[in-house]
Amino acid sequence: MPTENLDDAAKQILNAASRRFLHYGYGKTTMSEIARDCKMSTGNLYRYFPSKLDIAEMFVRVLRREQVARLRAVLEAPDKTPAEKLREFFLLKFKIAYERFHDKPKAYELSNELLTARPKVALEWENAEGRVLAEILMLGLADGSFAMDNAAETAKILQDAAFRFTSAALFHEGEFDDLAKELNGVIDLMLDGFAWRAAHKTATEKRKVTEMAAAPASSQA
Amino acid sequence: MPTENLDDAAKQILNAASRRFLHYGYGKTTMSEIARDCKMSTGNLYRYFPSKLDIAEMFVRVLRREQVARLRAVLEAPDKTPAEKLREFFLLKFKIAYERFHDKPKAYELSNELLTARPKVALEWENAEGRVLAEILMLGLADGSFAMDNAAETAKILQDAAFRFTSAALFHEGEFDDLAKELNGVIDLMLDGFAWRAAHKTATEKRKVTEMAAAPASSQA
DNA sequence: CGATTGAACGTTTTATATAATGCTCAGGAG
DNA sequence: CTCCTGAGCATTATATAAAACGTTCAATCG
Repeated sequence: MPTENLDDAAKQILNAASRRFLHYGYGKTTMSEIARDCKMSTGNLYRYFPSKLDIAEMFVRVLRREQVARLRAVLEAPDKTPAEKLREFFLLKFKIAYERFHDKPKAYELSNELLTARPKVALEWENAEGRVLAEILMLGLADGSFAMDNAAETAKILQDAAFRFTSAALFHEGEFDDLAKELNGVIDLMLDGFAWRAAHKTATEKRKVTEMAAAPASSQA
Repeated sequence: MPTENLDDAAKQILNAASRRFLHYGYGKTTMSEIARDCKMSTGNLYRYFPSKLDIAEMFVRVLRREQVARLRAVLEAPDKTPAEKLREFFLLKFKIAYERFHDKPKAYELSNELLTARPKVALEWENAEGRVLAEILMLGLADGSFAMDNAAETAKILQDAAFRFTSAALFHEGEFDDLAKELNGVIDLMLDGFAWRAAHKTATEKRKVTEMAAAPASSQA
């Protein structure tokens, strides 16, 4: 979708830039190189993109939109329980992040650079994933296997809990299989938590009401 | 403990270095400055510490040992349920990390530098915290409020789930209260998960056996 | 006259020279 | 003989100069 309402020239620029970004990285590709690849002047690039960083932004928007589409495919898969979808959602997200980090270091580096320069993009993307996750949660609400007060808030909490496996902060430590095993452990606990809430729906709701203010409270009797 | 079997001279060096590390940062304090503060030669410093980095290591070992002691105090508090202790453990850990990041930027920066140069120290520290956490879990096992196969492994999983709130990777985003609220949400889910396992102990054990291999599996019927 | 260019501008990055630092060890002090 | 010193070495960090870069816009093209 982000590329769809783009001029042909803009698409050409984006393609040329993407190739160089992937091969040489953001810092090592210059505007004149991109212009030369497109057989136009540097000045003309600025008729289609306000700046080099905006080209990079469009580049990662395309990447990330593909990722969200793959995650949405998990949501829409038939013949799977919400619990299975939840697990696959996080395992896929982990796999995507892990593989990009290890196989496409330049793309990973570019994403990081952009996300520090344009934090809003990171937020938008997290929210897009959160919406897919919330839809999975609502499937569980519908069939009674999950229970919660607010799907969107709960999705955020699950994203927090899986943060370590999606943030790339420590992909250097640990092999894929070891990390995946730990992630499965986290998901097991999530699912058991939902199972409990589904079995004690009214009790959970009562607790929530008593809490109200954000003050810490124990959820154990 | 780490300072206890140290020479007096070593303690003096550590003190002088600590003061300068906190005020000027690791990079901006020199061995000659430390030596001058201690009224000795630079060469003599090397009789007590193999290198500058080892002084820094001892410095953060002291810091971190204090932290683990505070966390252990939570474990040993009387008149608190295991669930309450679990919550307080993570809220305290979060608070310590958050405040150090915001109030003592030099100490935070030094910790980071050391932990990238000496990853083993980071691991040791995580394990020390994990042992405290595992003891809390075993309290819950003892009184029947928790259930799990292996306290040490489960502690690791909980550490993973709370990673976002203790890693300092994104303390710039979000206020303390907002993050604390999200952390409470994660802890709520953990506790509900334990509640479920405590109520369905045998079922959980059976599932574990069927899984065996680390392959993804749903924990929902 | 709108679309495009590429030289020119201020800034950032890189290359180079210079200073400072971490660490060692031959030698002096006690 | 043991303990300590501080000048000296190799390395790292800082300061400075040069090149390259992103971006703009008056001039040019179609």
